[in-house]
Amino acid sequence: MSRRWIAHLDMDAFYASVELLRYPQLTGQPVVIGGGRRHQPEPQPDGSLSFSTLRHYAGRGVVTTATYAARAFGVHSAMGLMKAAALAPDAVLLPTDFDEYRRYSRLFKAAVVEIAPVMEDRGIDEIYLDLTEVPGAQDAVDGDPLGGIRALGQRLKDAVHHATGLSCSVGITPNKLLSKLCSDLDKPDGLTLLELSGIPERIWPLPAKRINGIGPKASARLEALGVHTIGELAAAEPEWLVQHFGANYGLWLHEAAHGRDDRPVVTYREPKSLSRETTFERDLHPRQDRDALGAIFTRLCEQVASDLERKGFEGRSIGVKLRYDDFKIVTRVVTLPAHTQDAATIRQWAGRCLKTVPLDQRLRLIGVKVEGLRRPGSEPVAAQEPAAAWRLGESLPLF
DNA sequence: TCTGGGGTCCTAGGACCC
DNA sequence: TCTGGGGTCCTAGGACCC
Repeated sequence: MSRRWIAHLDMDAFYASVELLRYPQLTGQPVVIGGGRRHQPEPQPDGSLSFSTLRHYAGRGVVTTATYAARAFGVHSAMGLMKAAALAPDAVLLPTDFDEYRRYSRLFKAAVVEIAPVMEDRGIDEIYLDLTEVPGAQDAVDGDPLGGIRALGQRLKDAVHHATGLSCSVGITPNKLLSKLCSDLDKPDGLTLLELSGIPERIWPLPAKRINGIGPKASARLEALGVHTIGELAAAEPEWLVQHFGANYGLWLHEAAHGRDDRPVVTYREPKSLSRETTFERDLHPRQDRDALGAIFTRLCEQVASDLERKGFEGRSIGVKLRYDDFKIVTRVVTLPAHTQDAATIRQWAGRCLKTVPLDQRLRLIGVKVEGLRRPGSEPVAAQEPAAAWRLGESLPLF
């Protein structure tokens, strides 16, 4: 009988680290990734490169990633670049280059699946792995029952470094929830192993918000209730949590605090929606800036349509999203009688959605979304000829 | 000079059906 | 004058994640 071992592997300061491979002269310096293309390094007559710094940044960008040297100034992901500039004016600012990060993402994932083929993609820079059946995972080494799994974790890290030149942090535990927590415990370049018996010592002292799924809102409510650490959350009565957070979330909080999680590693998921949105350089008024807004709106529809075609989907619901200058968000969605992939159709229905929304306030963002995706040609059972549907369903409800 | 862009999942109410 | 218990689909908003 084999013990379940799940790894969470998280690349260290991923975007920034990829940029440092390209510009090794920046190693050790505070570097921030974010903003638009305007901050491309410029070649100088003497052959060197001139980098932008945060000092003169003006705009609405946010920090995507910061090097550890920049983090020492208090800069972190999702912080506005203006605020980051106030904290670290001399930090180098580099534009995001998603194509390059995707290339490195493919490289590290390809290296990992050579060793551990059961991989769940959690974005460009992190993955879960089910190591249970990987040869050697269950072996003892020199009398150490965890020797095999520890060696496997090190092999994964070595493979990532060999394939990319980059470091990562790995947590290995019996489930995804704990592994995610553990990959963060020894960053950068960490390898953390935890058995269930280690939960009180290693997990319970951590702040509750470190749990994946406890965000700013839930964390603030817990604080207000006097619950700060995961241990305090674990000590709370489930009934009490249910009272304050609802049956679903309340019970989940209790399970999570005790490190219980039986979610499988899911190797593939069909996408459910596809969207494009953009924040304007300055807030636009629905009437005064009607033409500019219309052009942007049409372009977003065309981009969504081309994304659908390129990825091989069509969708049945068309939605819009507006963010007003006061950051309030409204959404509208309408479901069509048939699936579509067509830019003009998307534009038409998105336009109708837009007409049902208050337009007397300046806008900061607009977005277009398509939901209810399917692969073209895959007729749902209900739309097929009745006899065929009956055969497929064997016997439909008797009503 | 606050606060990007792309997603998932949950809740809750109403329409509609049997 | 009013009476039920499902089920599904649709829509809007919100929390959360990377």
